Amino acid sequence: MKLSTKGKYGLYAMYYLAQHAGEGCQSLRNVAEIGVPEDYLEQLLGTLRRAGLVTTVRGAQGGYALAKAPQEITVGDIIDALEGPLSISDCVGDESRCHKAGQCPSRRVWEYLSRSINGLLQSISLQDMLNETSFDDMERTLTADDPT
Amino acid sequence: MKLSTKGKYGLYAMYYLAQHAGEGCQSLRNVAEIGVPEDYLEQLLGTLRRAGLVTTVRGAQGGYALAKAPQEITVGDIIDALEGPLSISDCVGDESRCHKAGQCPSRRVWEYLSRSINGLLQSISLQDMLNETSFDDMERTLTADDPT
DNA sequence: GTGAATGTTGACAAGATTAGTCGGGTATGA
DNA sequence: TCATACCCGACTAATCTTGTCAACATTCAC
Repeated sequence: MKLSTKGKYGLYAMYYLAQHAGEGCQSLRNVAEIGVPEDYLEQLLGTLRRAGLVTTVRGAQGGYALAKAPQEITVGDIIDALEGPLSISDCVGDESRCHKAGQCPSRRVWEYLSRSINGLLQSISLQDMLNETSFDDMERTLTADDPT
Repeated sequence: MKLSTKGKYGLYAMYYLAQHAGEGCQSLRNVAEIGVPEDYLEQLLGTLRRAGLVTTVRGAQGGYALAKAPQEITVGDIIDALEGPLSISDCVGDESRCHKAGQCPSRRVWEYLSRSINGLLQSISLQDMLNETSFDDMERTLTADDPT
């Protein structure tokens, strides 16, 4: 169970744009400084544009910029756009795939996990990543739940 | 971001064994009633055996059984065994892969997510799946956090 | 002891997915 | 009009998934 590089690179790119928000748009070449092949990054940014997360300006001096404020874009938005919606198991969200949907306890596990993980992803915004202290807060709530 | 069928089938199989705990061991053919090809299931049960989650008896009247009580086996144990440890990004857990480990905010996101998801997976035991009411409790804590 | 039932192991392979690469567009500013 | 950029679809090598298969080892019933 792992994330592909799409989600990872996409978050790097969006964080880069968040850091340079207010400086006008950034060319693909600039964004690629994060260490991602330009040709590949172009695909990812295209997907993010179609998902409404970045805006683009074509032509000379063109480039990419965040479509919304950093606090309005979450890690979940980015992962969703690039990797498709989190789908632990096909049967979640598509009842027809499960012949005994009502009684299947595994299904309830998948549903619970999907909702929990989506909630986690949606709870972290780009702004949180810019504010380092947000992480310390998250760590505290996490370790408070789990006394080990 | 999805689970492969290994984790899904593995959980089905372990749940089947939990339901039949106390009835002696179950042959591969019996377990395959959950709807998984026998030859493939055999591989998965072999992996679960090497992970110490099931015990086997060879020969005629042999079969598979849980190695521990249902409350001592978690969904996380099963997923870990079959899909390898949750690895959101390579750089989590292997500092050498990240050239700027200390300052990377994405890394902090991955670490936070990994720990949270692992905690979730470890919090659900096979016994919880047998007790239907456990799910209602989980739903309550989940919806309490998220008022939508 | 023999044979049937059952678990064990490793090799193999078709298909899907990932992670890019490439080549040609199209829009814009100087 | 030309250089700079973004846009888009096709292509590919490598890897992973999802099995299938064949040969073998162990045990029980007779």
